[in-house]
Amino acid sequence: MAGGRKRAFDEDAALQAAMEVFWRKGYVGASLSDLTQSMGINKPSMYSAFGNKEELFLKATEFYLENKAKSHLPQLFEAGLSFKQRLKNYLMSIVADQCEGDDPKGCYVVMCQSEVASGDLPDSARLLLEGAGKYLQTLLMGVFNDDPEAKQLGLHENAELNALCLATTVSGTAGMARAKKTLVELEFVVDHSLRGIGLS
Amino acid sequence: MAGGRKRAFDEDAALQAAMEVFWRKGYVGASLSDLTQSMGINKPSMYSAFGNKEELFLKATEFYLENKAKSHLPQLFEAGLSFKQRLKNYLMSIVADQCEGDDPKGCYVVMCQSEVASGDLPDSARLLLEGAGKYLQTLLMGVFNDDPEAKQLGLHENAELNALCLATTVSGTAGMARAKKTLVELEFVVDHSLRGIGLS
DNA sequence: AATAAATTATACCGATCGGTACAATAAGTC
DNA sequence: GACTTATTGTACCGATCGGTATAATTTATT
Repeated sequence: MAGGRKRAFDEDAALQAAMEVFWRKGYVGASLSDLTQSMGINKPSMYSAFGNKEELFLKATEFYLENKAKSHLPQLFEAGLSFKQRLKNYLMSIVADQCEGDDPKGCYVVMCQSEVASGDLPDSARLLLEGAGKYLQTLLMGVFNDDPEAKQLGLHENAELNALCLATTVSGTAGMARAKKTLVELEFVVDHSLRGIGLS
Repeated sequence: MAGGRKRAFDEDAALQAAMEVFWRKGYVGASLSDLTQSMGINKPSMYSAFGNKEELFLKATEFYLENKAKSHLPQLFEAGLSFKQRLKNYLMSIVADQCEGDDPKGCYVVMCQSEVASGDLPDSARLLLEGAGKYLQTLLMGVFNDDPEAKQLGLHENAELNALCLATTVSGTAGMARAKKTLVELEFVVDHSLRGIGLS
């Protein structure tokens, strides 16, 4: 029947800006003023485009998982490298991301997960974050079970717990990155964590 | 000249209750209603006894450091046990604390530290938490440098970074405890973390 | 140009935030 | 008992929270 006024902002750019704010401040800590100011839009525009704060958070979190968390994956499957080297490159790619910037943000998931237990999160956000929290351990467990080289190293025998060791390390480095630990220091941590599960 | 009405609540008990709330919800997430309700007192009583929310948080955090964090220390210096055993007992004492309860609270410091970088904390609280965050690494580094058995094991050669490895693990297990990982699983993580720095 | 649909900006909603004024209550000293 | 001092409960303050009603503005279709 008829058209309408064109949206004056880019939806993906706004979503990315929202992601950055949630990353720094968490769900509860990020106010609508923070969000809309960083997104460069007004509140009604946000509500018409994304629904409400809860849905914005869900979409921002999915944006993070899709555009950030998965960006490290190629390191894990790069051809021509040993399993240990691929695993280390993958972990260091994540850790480098945690250390990035003058004001390191750590890990989006770890950051927001600290709010999960406080009961201040909507159920949907809590469920999404709980799932995301299991992502790394599940991924690593699968690799330990499937990669021939990993099996030869015996990693498949305690695949789930070996994966938990590394997931715990990455969760810990996220906090350390926020505390301004350097990438060089955290590489030492990653190296010795790998050594802990038998990769020395 | 004259006395006055007696305080009807125990100051330490109220402080402990406040600590529990901050532990679960963080500084920003804990509202004065949450706090005073759990403390069993009214707002004016809280303000007259502790000053304001910021000072209450400082006192609750000091209460935690004094009554909780230091409670694990004897494990580290118990006579008649090997260094590795003492170190493991100490770490597991912390991790067991993180796992305690139906709704595990993780680590007070790690929990609140996630708010440090968000800029929503008063400066004094930020400084206190930054100091507390370094406590474990500093303590372990000192032990690696001083304990004869630790030196014999060569831990003193990279004392600071070896301590960082374990501090990172404990920081990671705090999050895992919140995610309902069991003490048995996290004992595996601690064991392999110790193995990572050469204690196998 | 006229109309319909969508986005924009402003200004506001009730609820809750940290913090406080005030009066009533309970204890000490004299 | 009179008086002073401190604590208590209630009721409230301005600011900010997430969210929205309204009206002006911009676009597409006819």
